[in-house]
Amino acid sequence: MEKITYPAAEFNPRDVLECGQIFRYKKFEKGYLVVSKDKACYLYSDEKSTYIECDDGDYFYNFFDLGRDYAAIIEKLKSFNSPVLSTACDKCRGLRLLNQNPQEMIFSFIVSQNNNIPRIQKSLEAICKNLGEEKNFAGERYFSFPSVSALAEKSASFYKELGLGYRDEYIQKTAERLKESGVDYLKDLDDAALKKELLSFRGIGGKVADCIALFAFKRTSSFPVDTWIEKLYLEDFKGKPAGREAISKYFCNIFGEYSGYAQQYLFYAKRASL
DNA sequence: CTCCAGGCTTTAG
DNA sequence: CTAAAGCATGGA
Repeated sequence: MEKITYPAAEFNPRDVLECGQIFRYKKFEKGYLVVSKDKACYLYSDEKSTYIECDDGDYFYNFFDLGRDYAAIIEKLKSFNSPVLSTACDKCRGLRLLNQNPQEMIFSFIVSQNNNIPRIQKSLEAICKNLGEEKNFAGERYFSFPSVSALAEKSASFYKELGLGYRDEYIQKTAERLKESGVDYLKDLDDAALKKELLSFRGIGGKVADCIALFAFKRTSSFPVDTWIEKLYLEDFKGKPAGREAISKYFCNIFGEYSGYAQQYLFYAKRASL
């Protein structure tokens, strides 16, 4: 068992996990069990520090993006002189953008469309329980995220029976296609080509493509716009009603390469009404 | 009962 | 091109 210690100021378990970028975690009295791909760790904190206990320290050091200076990122975000964003940064200071497994993100955000977070979590848990491998970490049972070939072997009706609703064929068709092409080629595409490629999948539209680009491939010039960001745009940025693509472009023009970071602080602060 | 959830696809105008 | 209906499911 390895243990990583990191200053709590820029690494808060609740901020990192409950800001909507990850769905597979379980809350305990003192901390969280966090699951990614086929690995798990236990995450908790006290006044001074946040602690990661795991069997693969290198994996989770990268997963939690611990090599990046988030104090500097917050400073940069504040330099845009947006009172709404600056307030969000202050309230979600412990947030970080995770480096998550691409294929897990692709399927997770397909499931997320027109859906609420508790049910997204339930759906993903059902997929993992049925198609993933059973694992054990410190006495806790969990399931790995299934491979694309395991996902591709099941029919659409299987996913409907798991409670995924009309997204059943999106999952099945995407799995089928990724089984043929693999997932790795996506990371070599530039931002524009990646988004175009993602949009060619059934069930992936603009918002989900932006989430995948940001959360799976760290394309921080992406700014996903969902119902909450739309609400924020209208209420807090006094924007006029517009399409989501236009709203995304509006924010990207302001924040540039920092769009993805700005989006997370704004989204979390708005949704959690912090 | 209706409305909404980190929307997308299809169809109509 | 933009606008709106239809789509499963469950929680508020």
